[in-house]
Amino acid sequence: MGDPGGAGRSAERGTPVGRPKRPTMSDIAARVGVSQALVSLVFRNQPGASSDTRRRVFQAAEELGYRPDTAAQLLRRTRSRQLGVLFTMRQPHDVGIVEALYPAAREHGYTLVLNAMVDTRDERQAMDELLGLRCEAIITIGTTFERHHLATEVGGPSIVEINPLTRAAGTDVVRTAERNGMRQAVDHLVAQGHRAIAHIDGGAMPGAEERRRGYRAAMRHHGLADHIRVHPGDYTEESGARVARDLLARPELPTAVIAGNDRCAHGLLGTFLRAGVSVPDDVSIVGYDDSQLARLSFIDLTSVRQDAAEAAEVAVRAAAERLDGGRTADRDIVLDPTLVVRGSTGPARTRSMPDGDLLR
Amino acid sequence: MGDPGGAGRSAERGTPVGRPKRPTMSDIAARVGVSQALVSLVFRNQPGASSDTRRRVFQAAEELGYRPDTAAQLLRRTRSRQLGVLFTMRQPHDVGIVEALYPAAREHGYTLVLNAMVDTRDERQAMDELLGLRCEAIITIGTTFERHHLATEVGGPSIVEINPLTRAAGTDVVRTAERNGMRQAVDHLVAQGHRAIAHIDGGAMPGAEERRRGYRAAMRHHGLADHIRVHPGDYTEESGARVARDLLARPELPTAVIAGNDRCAHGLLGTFLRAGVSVPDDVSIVGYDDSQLARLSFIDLTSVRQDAAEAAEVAVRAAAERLDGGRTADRDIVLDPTLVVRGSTGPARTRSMPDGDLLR
DNA sequence: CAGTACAACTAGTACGTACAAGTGGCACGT
DNA sequence: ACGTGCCACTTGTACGTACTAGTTGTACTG
Repeated sequence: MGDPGGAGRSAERGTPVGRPKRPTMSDIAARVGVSQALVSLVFRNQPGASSDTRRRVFQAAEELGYRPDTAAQLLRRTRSRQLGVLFTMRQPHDVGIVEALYPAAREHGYTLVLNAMVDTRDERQAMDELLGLRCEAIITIGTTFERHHLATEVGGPSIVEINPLTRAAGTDVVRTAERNGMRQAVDHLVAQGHRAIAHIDGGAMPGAEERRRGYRAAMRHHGLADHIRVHPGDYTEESGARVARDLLARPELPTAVIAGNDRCAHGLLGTFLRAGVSVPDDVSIVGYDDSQLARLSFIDLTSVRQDAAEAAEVAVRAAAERLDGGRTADRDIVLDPTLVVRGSTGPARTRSMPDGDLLR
Repeated sequence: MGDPGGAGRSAERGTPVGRPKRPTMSDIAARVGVSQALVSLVFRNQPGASSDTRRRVFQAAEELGYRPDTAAQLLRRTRSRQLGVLFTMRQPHDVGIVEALYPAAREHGYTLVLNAMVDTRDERQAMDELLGLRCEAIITIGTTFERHHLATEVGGPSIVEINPLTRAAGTDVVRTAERNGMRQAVDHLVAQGHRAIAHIDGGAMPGAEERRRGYRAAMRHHGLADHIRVHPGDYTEESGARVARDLLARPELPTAVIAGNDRCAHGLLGTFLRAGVSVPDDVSIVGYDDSQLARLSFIDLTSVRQDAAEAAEVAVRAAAERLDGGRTADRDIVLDPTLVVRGSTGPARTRSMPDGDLLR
């Protein structure tokens, strides 16, 4: 009424065209013949309703197709119990962490709100969306940007960073003992007789600097300082492929290469195989992350394992400590990685590789 | 007041420990000396406020660290302008679609709410979360479950399915002309002299049945009915690897294999290379999706391209047509794929492969 | 039989925003 | 002088839920 000729013009505002209003608690209450407050009690499983009333409320809800309105719950509740997750979908290991976050969050009574970092939107905007949704904490995974502005903001959320680029004051950090991981990788190779062990680093990617340092330290520890070779790269297949081509153009290959992560190792491995270099007979390759990629039968990559489930669990717990436990001091949680030995590493070759084998 | 001894006990309910209340429009209004409604006007960029007032409102917002509360906006607005996205993170092509959805949604004035399908949570629960958040439409990507119950539900959202397993009444579908794609793949191989062209199918995965049929039809069209070989598989690397091992155990390899998707092709390719089978000299391989995997230099896979950006754009447009345009009839949108020829296909081998080359 | 305790309920309000319906003041025209 | 129109603003209410503070009725206690 009062809206003559308004049949087809509700496109811009108003109820989406042709969609009936969704039922609310009041609708259920009216149908059952009780108050809205009692319906609310029933759904929250609080004492104060008879079992008969509970049954009738649930039945009416079913019949009406009722769904609780998260927006209204969020608005009314003092706590949202939501955790925002900022991540990228291009690193298999990060994806594994996101998947592991779901059960971890549920265990602590939290819900996840995902927000993917995509090229076309900046991180600031993504963060704002999460904050607008009243996330109590934000968990970032392997992000490469600076976000110090958030940590100090009034009423800002708790922030837990998994494998961050740098540590920021006011946030909790969950990271891997990269030096430890690199040490295990180098130890393993040295035990197999390797001396010329190269490293493709991750450039400015999260954890890369630590891994680079760990590699150097481990090499020096074994008296192999002269064999230290760091090839610049990043966490993509193509950087591994590029380094492989570079190495193939040289007179002598190293006997082993430790890549910055599994994707990089994949590119290295694939390019070597294409060029007729045998892995691990000619060159041993070690990856990093132990993502699903490393476990594929035809890749079968020795890799430094970062336990995604553990990282996820620890990150959620850190958030819960702040939110539910009142902790205010920053925590720096360092997880120990484990080397998983697979088929891409073996004894160092003793012969020099004939040039003709390469670059056919 | 009225809360004696309440300093440290707000863990269970109340404001998260130690977090000050976030500022609201009323706080801004009080500081500027205007009403909350006027502040709302300013943020919505509606006429009715002087430019001086606007400036002061923005400044106060900045100073207070104000962020609009999405929950309250959602509750009050008649439209949420949110699109829910249900997806899995394990298929590179699906990830590409999600990434492309962001700009597409923004262009139509919508916001995305992501919800990942993970093993540990069922799809029903994931859908419910999206509905609770007032998503006006839900876009599913390559999901394998049945969700007819939603399409017919009272006040249910619009549903757009990208590459669904089966078509459901009441939903829009965006899919690929799989027969067309398969036809192009077979045509390409036949033109290169291939006759023994095998196919690894995707089993019960979305689109697999159509691709299988398309393969059979194209083979028959070229008079190659006798060469039809369908190997059961799925959309993972390991299924490709397994088929590769099966093929290697036989007396004669096909001269070409069309995989169910790129990941499957990857497994096939990697296993062949490991076994000393040369691609494309001994065997040509065609993938499907043209995901990032196919484009890697050392994989360089000829693949049937499904344009992720186009699928995303079309899906959002379909949702907008229903929500803003009032369309109620179902749409079935079929996108044409394009074969992208790369280095994994070449002329068919003419010689028979010596047994000794394989399975060394 | 009064008093108490408890179960089962209701009324009312608040959350932060959007929006409809005003109000007051000023400039303009006739 | 008076109406008209417009700008810049305010008041009040609604969205759907959660939660506090009641209110009723019944059973039990001494």
